[in-house]
Parts: sequence; structure tokens; C-alpha cells
Amino acid sequence: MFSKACEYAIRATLLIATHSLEGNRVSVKDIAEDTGSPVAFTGKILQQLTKGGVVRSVQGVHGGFEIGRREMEATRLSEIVSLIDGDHIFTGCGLGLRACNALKPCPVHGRFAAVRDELKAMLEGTTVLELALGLKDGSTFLKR
Amino acid sequence: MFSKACEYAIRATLLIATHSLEGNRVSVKDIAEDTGSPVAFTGKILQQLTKGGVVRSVQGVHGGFEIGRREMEATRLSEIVSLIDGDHIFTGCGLGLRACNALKPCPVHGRFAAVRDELKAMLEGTTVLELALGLKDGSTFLKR
DNA sequence: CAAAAACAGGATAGTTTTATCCTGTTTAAA
DNA sequence: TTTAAACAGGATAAAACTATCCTGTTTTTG
Repeated sequence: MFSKACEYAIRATLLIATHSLEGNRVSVKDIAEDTGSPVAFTGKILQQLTKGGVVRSVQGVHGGFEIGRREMEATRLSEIVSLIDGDHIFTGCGLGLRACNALKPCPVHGRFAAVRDELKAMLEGTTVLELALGLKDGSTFLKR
Repeated sequence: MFSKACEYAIRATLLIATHSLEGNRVSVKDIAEDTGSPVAFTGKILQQLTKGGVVRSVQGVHGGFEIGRREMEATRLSEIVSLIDGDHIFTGCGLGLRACNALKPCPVHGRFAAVRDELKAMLEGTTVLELALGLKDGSTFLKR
């Protein structure tokens, strides 16, 4: 569904959010360990997330990554997906046909649109904050 | 969503089906041309589809690919997807976590399951025949 | 039987994605 | 001011996916 990079991005963002809820920053090393992701690759993805405004990075001793409460509320899963994977998954034809559209639909156009719209609605309707709260209260888990 | 190989596989299968509805076989070359796919790569994928029992191949002069009407009715999109891409998309965790399950769910487990189940139901509920009929009557299109 | 049409499949190449390494810069604290 | 913790980012490597090429085999037809 999503690229590995995107999976790592969501996992990292949610881990950062749980730490930020407690007022702590977290390092790339700890993010990688706690989400079961490769550390250097995770570092690259965090650069993208930082540039994209999803998280904040602070250099130097006692630095690390953090997210403000406001940003947690404002950031939806769909933004992270778009940032890392682009919006092909939200807009592209299920069979990869460039010429596919409502007027000249591919054989699966209608059926796909329904599923894709539900996926889109789900990702747009889910905030980082609500997912982070689920992790905080122990009802969901991140470690692979 | 799907790999290129899988997109080509579905496009090829549907093209073969439309020709088979008219009683004709179709060559790799024509399949590749009419679906806008690379010919040699399409040939490889057709080998997989043949081994998997989705289509039949006939060698020699006047050979080519075909599908019986029974097989068109029996074959669902889900089978083609599983054959080419595996069933990761139907079973895997949205965040790529091996340890994710209903008892120890990842933060997006429930929301993903809903979308994925709809995708699964759609693919399992769609036969090659019905899609081929749409192509035949001109209500849908394949060429990219 | 010879020739041509067509698939089968191994070998190889190109591209993208995933992953690592290393050097540089920033910052807090001793 | 030196040191150490931590991110930034370029270079490189490994793996997976996509794509091509070439030779062999099968089969029909002349």
C-alpha cells in the first residue's frame, strides 16, 4: 500500500508525538530502535518530515525531534503520505492507465474510486494526535 | 497500490478475455501494443499467469493466449493480484509491523482493516468476465 | 521436411527504492 | 573553550523491481 519510507515516516511521527506529549524530545537513534526501523534511513526520512513541517528538529546536545500539540492536532495521516509517497495513491488509475478518467474509464475505474475515496477519507480524517493518544494510553502499539 | 507487473497482468488478462469472447487468441505482441505495456516484460508476466492457471497459452503458428468462458467467470481480480503481488496487501499491517494483530494493534489497525476489507471484497467480488464484457460493449477502455 | 509464427525461459541491463557511511555543523554543558 | 551529543546532507552501496535480449522449443502450413 505505502512505501517502506512512508511506513517509517508514520511510525516515526507517532513515536515523536508520544514523547512530545510528555514534553520530551527524542533522537533518531531512539526513534529507529523504538519503531524497529533502520537508523540512517530513518534519519533521511526525518529530514523530509522536518522540511515538510510535520515535525521540528533541534540540533546540538539535548536536541532531537518534537511536535507541538497544535501540529499534532492539525496534521493528518494523508499529509504524511502525500509528503513521502506523493499523491499518486489518491489520484492514479488502479491499472496505471494515464488516459483513464470518468469519461473514458478503465474497467475497474468505478470500483476503485469507491475504495480509494474511503482510504482518502480515512487518512484525511485521522490526526497524529488521536493516534498518539492511543499509544499513550496503551491501547495501541508500535514496536514491530 | 499494485506493482507495475500486477497492473500489466490485469490489463493483459482483460485484453485476452475480450478476444476470447470473440473466439480469437492473441499474441504477446498484440497484448503489449493494445494495453500499452512493454512487450518482453509482458511476456514474462504472461508466463506467470499461465502457470497460475489464469490464462492458457498455445505455442506454434496460430498460437497465442486465451481464456475459457468458465475461467472468466471463475477468476476474480483478487486471484491475479495474489498471484503477481502476493497477498501482503490483503493481510499485512498498514505500518509494516510484523507484530501487529487484533490483540496488539498498531495505531492504524482498525481504520486500515476497514478499508482493506472493502478492497478485498471488491477484488474478490469482481470477475474477469464482467470486466471483459464492459470492454466489449464499449463502456470501458484499456489503452493508456 | 522446411520454414515461419509463436511461446518459454535464461541471462543481462537499467532504474528505483532501500539502506549505510562519513564528514560537517550546531548547541549545551563542563 | 573544549568536548560530546545530536541533526544535516552528500556519496555510495545493496536490493528489488522493471525491462530487454537472445536462444530454444513447439506447432502449423506449404
